[in-house]
Amino acid sequence: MPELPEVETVRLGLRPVLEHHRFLSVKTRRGDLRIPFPPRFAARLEGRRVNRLWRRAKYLVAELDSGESLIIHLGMSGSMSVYAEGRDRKVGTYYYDAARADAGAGAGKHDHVVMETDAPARIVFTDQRRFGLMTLVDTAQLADHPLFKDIGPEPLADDFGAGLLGRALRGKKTSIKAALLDQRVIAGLGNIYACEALFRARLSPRRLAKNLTAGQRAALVRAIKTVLREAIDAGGSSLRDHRRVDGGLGNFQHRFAVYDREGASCGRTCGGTVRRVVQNGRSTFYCPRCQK
DNA sequence: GAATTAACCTGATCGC
DNA sequence: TGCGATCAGGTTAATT
Repeated sequence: MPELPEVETVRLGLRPVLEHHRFLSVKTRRGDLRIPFPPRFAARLEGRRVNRLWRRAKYLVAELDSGESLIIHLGMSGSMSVYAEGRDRKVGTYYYDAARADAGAGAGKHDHVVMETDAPARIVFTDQRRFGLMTLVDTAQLADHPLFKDIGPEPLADDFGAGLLGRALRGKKTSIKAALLDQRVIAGLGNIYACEALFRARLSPRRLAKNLTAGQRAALVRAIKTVLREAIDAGGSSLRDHRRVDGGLGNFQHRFAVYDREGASCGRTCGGTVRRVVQNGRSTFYCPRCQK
């Protein structure tokens, strides 16, 4: 499910109830997600204050006042829901519906972690496929941690440009589509935004990564940045699982040019038809007429 | 070492 | 209505 824009949408929603707040209680309702919870997971969170909530690739990082950081990944189907404890309480820039904050919130079959903070708010992590994870890492060791050490550049960072992308793609013998999905090449892109960015850059997903010209790399960088920014502004894309923390849907799925549009006519005037092919086991959607 | 495939898990959908 | 096959936004161990 969640690619960079969806994770960023979740971060913006969680921030008012997490950043500068303390965990009052944390409950895990099973022993593991994709990986086991670390020893004393709940005890290491309870009473701790979140100094900062940031994002790296598709990971959320809550920096604690204990020197540890809570790492969250939503996998394919993970979502975070926020429930207020007070009626019509305004938390940051978000209003939460008090009716949703009943005792049953967090008791669903796939609700795996329930956290209470002093915002006050209840935060529920739900993930039916359990490809997500939560763990704790020493903040000082974060950059060297196995989950983080090989992650490539952040596409929305100011210094991400054609030069950085060129270095990342140098010598890559795989397709540009597969390269964009490789988190070591670029952080945060998934199947949707890789397809959409290639469409905007008018580049065929089947082109070899190492063969892009400087001009094509520059066009691809622009396409990646604009599609990600537009998606974040729209609250991400909701296909089946992605929800904003208040339960609302993202809107960007209505703006897909090619993703999941096999057989539809290309939105450009080229007269082409969107095609689906499988690359590295994943569906790729593109217009063979105007993506070269 | 790089690239590709298979596996992890659950649920929705489609064709028969 | 039921059943099996297929597919899904991600990551990574195993294999080529």
